[in-house]
Amino acid sequence: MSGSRPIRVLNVAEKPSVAKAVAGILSRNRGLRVRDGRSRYNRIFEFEYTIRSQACHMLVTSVTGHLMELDFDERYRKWYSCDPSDLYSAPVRKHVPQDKVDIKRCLEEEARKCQWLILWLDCDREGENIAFEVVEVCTAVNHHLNIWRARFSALIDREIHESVQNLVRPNQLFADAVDARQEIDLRIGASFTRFQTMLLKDAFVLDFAGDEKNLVLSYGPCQFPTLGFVVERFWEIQSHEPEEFWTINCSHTSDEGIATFNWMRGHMFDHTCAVIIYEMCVEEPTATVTRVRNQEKLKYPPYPLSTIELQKRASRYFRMSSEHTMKVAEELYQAGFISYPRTETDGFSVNTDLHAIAREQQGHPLWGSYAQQLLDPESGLWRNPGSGGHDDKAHPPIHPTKFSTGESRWSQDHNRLYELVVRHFLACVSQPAVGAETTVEIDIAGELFSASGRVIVAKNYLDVYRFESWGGSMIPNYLFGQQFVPTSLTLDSGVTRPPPLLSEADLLSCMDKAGIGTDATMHDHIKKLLDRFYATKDTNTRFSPTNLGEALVMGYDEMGYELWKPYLRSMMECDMKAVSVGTKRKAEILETCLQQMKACFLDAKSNKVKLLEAMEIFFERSNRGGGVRDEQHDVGQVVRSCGSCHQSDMVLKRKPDGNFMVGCLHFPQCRNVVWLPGGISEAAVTSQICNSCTPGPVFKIQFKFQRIAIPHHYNVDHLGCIGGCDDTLKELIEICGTGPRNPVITPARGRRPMEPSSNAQRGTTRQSACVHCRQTGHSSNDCPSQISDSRGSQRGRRLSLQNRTTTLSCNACGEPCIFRTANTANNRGRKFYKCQREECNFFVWEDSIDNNDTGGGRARSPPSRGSRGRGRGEGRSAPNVSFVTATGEPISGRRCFICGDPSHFANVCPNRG
DNA sequence: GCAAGGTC
Repeated sequence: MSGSRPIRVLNVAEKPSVAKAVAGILSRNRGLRVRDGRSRYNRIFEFEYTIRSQACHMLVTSVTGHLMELDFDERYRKWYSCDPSDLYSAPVRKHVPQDKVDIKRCLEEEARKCQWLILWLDCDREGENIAFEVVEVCTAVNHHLNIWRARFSALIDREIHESVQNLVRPNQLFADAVDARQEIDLRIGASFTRFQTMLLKDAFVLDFAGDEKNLVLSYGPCQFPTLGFVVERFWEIQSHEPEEFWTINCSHTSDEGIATFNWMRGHMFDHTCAVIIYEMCVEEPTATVTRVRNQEKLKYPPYPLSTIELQKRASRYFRMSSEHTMKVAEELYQAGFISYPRTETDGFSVNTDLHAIAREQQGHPLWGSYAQQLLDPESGLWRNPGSGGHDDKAHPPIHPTKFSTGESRWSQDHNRLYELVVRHFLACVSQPAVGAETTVEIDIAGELFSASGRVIVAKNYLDVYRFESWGGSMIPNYLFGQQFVPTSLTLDSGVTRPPPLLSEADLLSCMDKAGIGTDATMHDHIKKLLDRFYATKDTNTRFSPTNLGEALVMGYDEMGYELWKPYLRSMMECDMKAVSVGTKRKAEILETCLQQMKACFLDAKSNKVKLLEAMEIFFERSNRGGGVRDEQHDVGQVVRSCGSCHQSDMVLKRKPDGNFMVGCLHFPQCRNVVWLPGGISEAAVTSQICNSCTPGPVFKIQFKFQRIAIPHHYNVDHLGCIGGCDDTLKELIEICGTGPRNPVITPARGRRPMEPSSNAQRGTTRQSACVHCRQTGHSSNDCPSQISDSRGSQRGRRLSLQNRTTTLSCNACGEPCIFRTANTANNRGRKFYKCQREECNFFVWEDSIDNNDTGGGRARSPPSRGSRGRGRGEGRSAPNVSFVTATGEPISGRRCFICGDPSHFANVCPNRG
């Protein structure tokens, strides 16, 4: 690296702001020239500089993130160009998309005239991959380029000058890891998205989307686990089984005030035990103070602000969506008011001049005086901030970069977010809040109770961080050994509540913990759930799955695949790490991962009936699934596998002339076909499987005939089988023919299509027995034994729910009850009804209901613990009387233990001492 | 019309 003639050095950063900062720092803003490039955002900065005695004419420009995209070869881009399983081996290539061509040309023009190329991309794996994209473009026009990488962790003077004097070579392994990630994401995403969209979109009435034609049912390794979190919590809430618990509360009023003591056992689920203990306390109610503890407690300010924390706090404090937060933060960043908003880093580098950042805020009308106090050494308020231990080696934590009292163009959300960034910064360089906490423990008849109070001694950071509070209350003074009689001692009941729906902050935490997405993309994945109609968000920023979202997760869950769980992404992340440190090769992980995923895809495809069944729970079948629009391109619904060529499926299709047929997908190589009768107006494949035709499964078809086309004694609606067992269908074919094309039933390959194959059960009666219970009168799919024996699976639960919803109404409010399966350790698999109103706690076990009480009547009162096989009443029938708790909720089979009156509990007994 | 990751 020596020589006296200046060399031309092309410097490329990941984004325009970094190019500007690097040029400013290196040139010290002396002799710095700026000119426009071909791309309007990516300007070129020029100045003279010396790198290790080598005079350099520096040109600093930028890209805007990735320069290239990965996609399939043209031949595979159209959705119907191939089977989606081919996408695991279809050739892929990187190309520069149209909107990046200007940047590419600019790099080419400059690279031709340069000797060196220095890459200033972010120092993470994606940055390294972008570096190689830049290298590819530049070396294509100049093979002699000397290629260097600048490593820096923050855009501060010392870092930048040091990094340019200590250039290294780019790291191919980091870039390889990203290449592998891109290819896996593309192949998995495209194959599953095409598969499930083509399978389900036209098979069901999905009218919520407005424009059904453009509906895409996407699958992605990040969006699906995100959906999984939402569905899982929803299911957890649905299967929650409320349990009664009991607790003893004690209070003491004195001249100094009121102290509320909590029972140190917390909640007790055994009523008998609770009553016995309560009785003991009531009989010997004198309390003795056994412990008085005074302690200093500190409440620490938050760590410096990372992107996820910004999103979580903006959601919590202002109810802003993560997507909107990022949009506003991006605008504040572009205008220079805050630092780069996409960062994982939650600790400041020791080189950062934190005092300078605080000094800038001294003039603000709201928090300026706090900033002044903070900077005054006398106050002792300043504290060097802690670190959460995350560092993306590319960006500092989010902090204010320019003072503002609010700009005229700013919306309320701009003001709020800027305020949050500033207050958060000032808070994290402040001393923690200090509190004095007092805890008093008392003993009543051997039972321990405790009360605590807190006084804030010094608010410190809480003075500026108005978003957080530290609640506390005073309690009277107590002395060790002091005795008193409580003012009140009550036995109170309550019920356990399910957890709440996931909030946006919860969802971000789940994703962060499982490594789903990056700081720059997590909000995109959340938004995608809403855009794809997989989930909805209520005004409280809490997420629920839609029917579509729940059905998709349920379908894959029923297949036994955890494609909706975060494990796949975690596994991929481990592989990426292995590639980036050189313990595995890119080709190796690509091969194993894609092989596994292809096997999984093929299995999912062969189990698609599970997806269809899950969808059927929520959606009506549509009559568009038979390939109405485009015979060549529409795959149709599968009826059975082809018994002729054994290579493909037989699918239901509608010909352009309106008549239906079931033909082999391997046409024209295989010409196996079943022509269906004329006069059919609608036909759709159901998930019901014929239990006599073989080889199975043969799915039954729901037909709708034109009234005018069939004799009056035939029903226009007919659930038929094309496997050969369906005599009614045969008769209708005889009567109606198969349309103008085939006036006579023409068997393919010389066999009559409606005949069962040679090894079929010939002569099966039309009313065949259910395979599950051996009874006639219903199909195996409708078998009641299957509905109630659903093994607690999600699908079983929903089926039960659908079939049983209206059979009971709530005793408390009269609303219908829903039928569920318990999933708790003690009652797993046990069925119960719960009031459909979430806020109503009424529930009743199915096995405690009188047999003659289920026909649309009202449910009995909730059973006593005796009927649940636990507690005092075990093996005893509960007396049929009504009791109420202190809040008036009815509970059966109880009697006041003080006076024996069945109309109330002891805690509200008038005879209580 | 598919993914996720950069970024404007």
